[in-house]
Amino acid sequence: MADNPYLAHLPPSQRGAVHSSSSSSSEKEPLFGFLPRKVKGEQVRKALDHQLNPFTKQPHSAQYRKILETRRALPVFSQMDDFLELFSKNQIIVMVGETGSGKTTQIPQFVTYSDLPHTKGKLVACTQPRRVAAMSVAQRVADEMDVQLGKQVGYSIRFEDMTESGTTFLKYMTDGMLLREAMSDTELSRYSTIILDEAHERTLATDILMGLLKTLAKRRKDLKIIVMSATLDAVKFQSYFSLHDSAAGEEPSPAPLFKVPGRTHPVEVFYTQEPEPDYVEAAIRTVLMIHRAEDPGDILVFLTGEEEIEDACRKIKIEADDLLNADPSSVGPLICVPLYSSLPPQQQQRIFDAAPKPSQAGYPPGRKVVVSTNIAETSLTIDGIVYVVDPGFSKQKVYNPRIRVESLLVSPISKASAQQRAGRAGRTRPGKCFRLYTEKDFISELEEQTHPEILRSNLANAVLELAKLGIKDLVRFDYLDAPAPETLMRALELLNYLAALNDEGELTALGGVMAEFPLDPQLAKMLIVSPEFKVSNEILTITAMLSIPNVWLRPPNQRAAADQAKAMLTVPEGDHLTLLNVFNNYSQSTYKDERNWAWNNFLSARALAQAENVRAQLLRTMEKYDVDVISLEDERKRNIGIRQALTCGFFMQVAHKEGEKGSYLTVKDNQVVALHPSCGLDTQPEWVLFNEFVLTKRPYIRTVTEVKPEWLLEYAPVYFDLASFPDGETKRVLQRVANRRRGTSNGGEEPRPKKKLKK
DNA sequence: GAGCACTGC
Repeated sequence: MADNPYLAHLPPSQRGAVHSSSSSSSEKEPLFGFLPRKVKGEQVRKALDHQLNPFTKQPHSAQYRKILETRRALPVFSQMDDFLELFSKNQIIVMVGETGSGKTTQIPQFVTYSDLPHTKGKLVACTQPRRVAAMSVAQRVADEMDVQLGKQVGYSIRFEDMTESGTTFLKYMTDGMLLREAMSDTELSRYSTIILDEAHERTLATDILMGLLKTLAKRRKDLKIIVMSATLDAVKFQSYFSLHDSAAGEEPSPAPLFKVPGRTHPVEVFYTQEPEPDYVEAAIRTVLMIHRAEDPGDILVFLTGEEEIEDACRKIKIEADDLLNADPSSVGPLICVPLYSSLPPQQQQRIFDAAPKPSQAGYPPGRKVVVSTNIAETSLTIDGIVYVVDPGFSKQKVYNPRIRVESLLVSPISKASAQQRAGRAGRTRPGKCFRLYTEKDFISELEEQTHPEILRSNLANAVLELAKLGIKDLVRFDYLDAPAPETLMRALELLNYLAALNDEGELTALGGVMAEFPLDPQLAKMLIVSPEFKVSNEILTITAMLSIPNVWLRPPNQRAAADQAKAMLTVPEGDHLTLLNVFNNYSQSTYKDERNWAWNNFLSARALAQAENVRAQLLRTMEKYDVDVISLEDERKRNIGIRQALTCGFFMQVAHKEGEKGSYLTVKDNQVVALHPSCGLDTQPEWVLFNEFVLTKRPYIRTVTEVKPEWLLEYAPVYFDLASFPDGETKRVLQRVANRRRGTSNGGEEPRPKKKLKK
């Protein structure tokens, strides 16, 4: 038995157990003869058919055998031998599997059988861009492997670690979670194989992980990596992960590709003859055309946002009712369901409702129309969709590093996105996709791929993470797509002003702690310094409230009541203090009926519950890094302390009032901005600090608090170094303040021009 | 006198 290689890889404490069970015959040991990473398909199939579960040593259940039959029908299942051979021979594999191939559930299991992570005390990880996916896939795989979720198979997402240390060997997790783990263990030493799933989505976290894993693979020859993606991107991933031994003078050879066909139904694609001037109107017209003329089957329409969707739903409903009333014997009833993320979960569930029944026996069946944002393109799948209407637009985030602003723009989608949308029509049977643009435009105008997030975002957070990951030269990091140098410079500049990076671009001790918080750098900085102002308890709450979506509800038919409720909670010194007040009132109300309190005050109970969760998580991190949680008794002093702490994080987001008309200029950038109408300040203070710059109909600053110019000079002396300050009214005012602080009239500077402020 | 594509830590 000693030469049983399976035993050789078991820790000594476990050898006895296997020994006794396998001593009589190999029949009792499902993994008998398995050599890690040399396992063949035939062996795995035998183990799958074995009466004992190799991981629990329990007999397989009836449910297991039933599921196994459905697994055998998956396209990826029939290619198990090829996969295992490729896995045995290579460190990095790129895998392409179209929808319905079964890759997300099966590949990690194949890897587990080959890798035998449990024999080495390691794990196989499979990353997902979204939490729900990580949770639901883990549950499915636990069922397939006939184990309890959270034991051998688990998942790890923010706020929930469903794994058991020492037991779990296959873990589904969000990409962000693996990135966090990498910050404390840059070797990712717990893992034997890492599978990046949905890599084609190119989330910021996946992109950074790819860069990290590419270099890590050179140091850790025992680590295997599988990058799983949709078809179009495979070549790019293959060449990025090409193996080359430059010392041997070899030509780089692309990483091997493993390809599995999908299992979907054909979708017929139609284009318009001419471009459509109004895509919303065209989409409505197309829906009604399908409803009148096409066979039964539900319709999915892609639009760009909440307002557009609600509007389209209303119009479709009116028109469809007219059709039904005019001729109930030839047109069926229609229901129209909106879908977007800010919709309460209960209403989101309506997309799974069945289509309405015929209005009378023998009359045409009803039809369901789902009008959705991009959420139905990736995050949610609706079975029974036969028709897709694709106007070709979506709202996309763009980042302008020059003015440091992220904004949302309605933009044409990519070919990849259009293909994904069309595919939504063929999940249950052959379908049709109506593209509301010409074939010529599809071919020549649409980009191949949507720009990856790393090219469209503010990278302050990512750069801090990379620094924490030990990446020395952030500009020359091996990105799959390198961000614009200006975006990186902006991030480095911000982190340097926040003292997270020193002048050499190295991570400071403060920066190291900042990176530990799942927050934007400004928020992390403010939270960490807040004990100096004895208000960290309050800043903790404000930070949590700023990390969640908008809490204020404003139903269209109850605007006045909502505004009145908001006024009751408003603190005139600033919106940040208002947020604090809201949360405190909410927590005090929890012993009663919190949902009711939130509801009565036109606040989102869901968002407030989220804030509570975030607050608890941040509190744990504070405790871990000895950031004291303290508070001031005196309300006046406390509010000043809070505003001072805010200044320490957000001194780069300050605006100065120009004239009396209520127009503000952002400091240094000199952008003309206005206070957002949601702002609760009762006056227009000379200096304000803002959480957000939003570019909608006009440039607005949102979530605003009054600050004192003395604080800017005192808490951010480097940023407010007047010698390097752009000339203008703001500088002159600051200069006066500086002079006053020094107790001199003009502190040795040139005499300032005696210019009177007009108006 | 406005808005909130979608994720993630």
